[in-house]
Amino acid sequence: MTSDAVVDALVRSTFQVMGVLTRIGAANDLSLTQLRVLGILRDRRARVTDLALFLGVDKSSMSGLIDRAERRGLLARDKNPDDRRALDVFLTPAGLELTERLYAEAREALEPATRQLDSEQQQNLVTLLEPILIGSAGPGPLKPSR
Amino acid sequence: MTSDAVVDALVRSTFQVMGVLTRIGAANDLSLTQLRVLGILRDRRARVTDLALFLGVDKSSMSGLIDRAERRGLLARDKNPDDRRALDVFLTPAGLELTERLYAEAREALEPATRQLDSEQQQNLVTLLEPILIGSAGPGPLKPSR
DNA sequence: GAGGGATAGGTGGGATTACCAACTAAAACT
DNA sequence: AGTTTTAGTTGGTAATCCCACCTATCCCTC
Repeated sequence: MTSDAVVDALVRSTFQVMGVLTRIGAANDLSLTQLRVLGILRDRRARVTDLALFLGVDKSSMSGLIDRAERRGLLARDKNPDDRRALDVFLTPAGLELTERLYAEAREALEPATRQLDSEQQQNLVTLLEPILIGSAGPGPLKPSR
Repeated sequence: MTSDAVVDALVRSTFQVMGVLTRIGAANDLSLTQLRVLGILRDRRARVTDLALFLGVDKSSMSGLIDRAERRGLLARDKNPDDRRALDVFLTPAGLELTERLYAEAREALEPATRQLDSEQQQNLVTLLEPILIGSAGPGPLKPSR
């Protein structure tokens, strides 16, 4: 099985990046999970259940998670126009700003790693990761909420 | 900045794999962090502080984490021969067995994703991820403990 | 168009995980 | 020897997570 090596590398890099993100989050009073929420919402709104599914977390865990972030003014809830049971969650301007700052920090923190690749290799890596992101590993990618 | 795209893809794939691992862990009564500990210890022993550094977690968080896993018979502590303050942590046979089983589950769960790449692309991906793992992103890779 | 089941989100309770500050023991430095 | 640093643990509090339930809404079928 060649795919053993891929999964191994994928898991390793996941652990590595996770460590970096955990530290960046901690420096900004955010848990890794909160960081993930911000990351997911960076370019879309999502319903609570979709977030929970993607995070691999219980719906009820999302409630408090969103509550706390909402109390900090980072994100907000909005009635979903198509389904009155559902709520869309999205970043506030402050949340978006923080998220962009965190991404900048991540770029900086990962720079020693990415610097090891020349520009063509970087492009290749992005291309190769693309199908992984799409290929439904788990709940599938988040669809635009509606 | 080309590296933006790399970091973006890296973070995205990290989130994706994290979700998969979270679910696998939950199915086996393991938190994501515990999973990471097992993953790190799969092929080496490590000192408590090194684990904490790599995980991006406080030393004190490690103690309880190790306690609980030790109570479950998954890992054990051992005096470090070179530094009498330090403790090496390592997997028990049961822990190793569980870890291998979890990796198998991860391979299975990620198979729909990795299947998107042919064998040559997989090899390329592994090669491109290699420097990321080595390029000191954060505390650097764990050195063999001594 | 009225039930019946499924789904979206939230509450409340209990265990785990997290941080910080303080502590002991051992190393390292001067 | 004495001071400072480092490794790991403990104790206290807040965040996170799961589970079992709950209400409101949707969807489906009759």
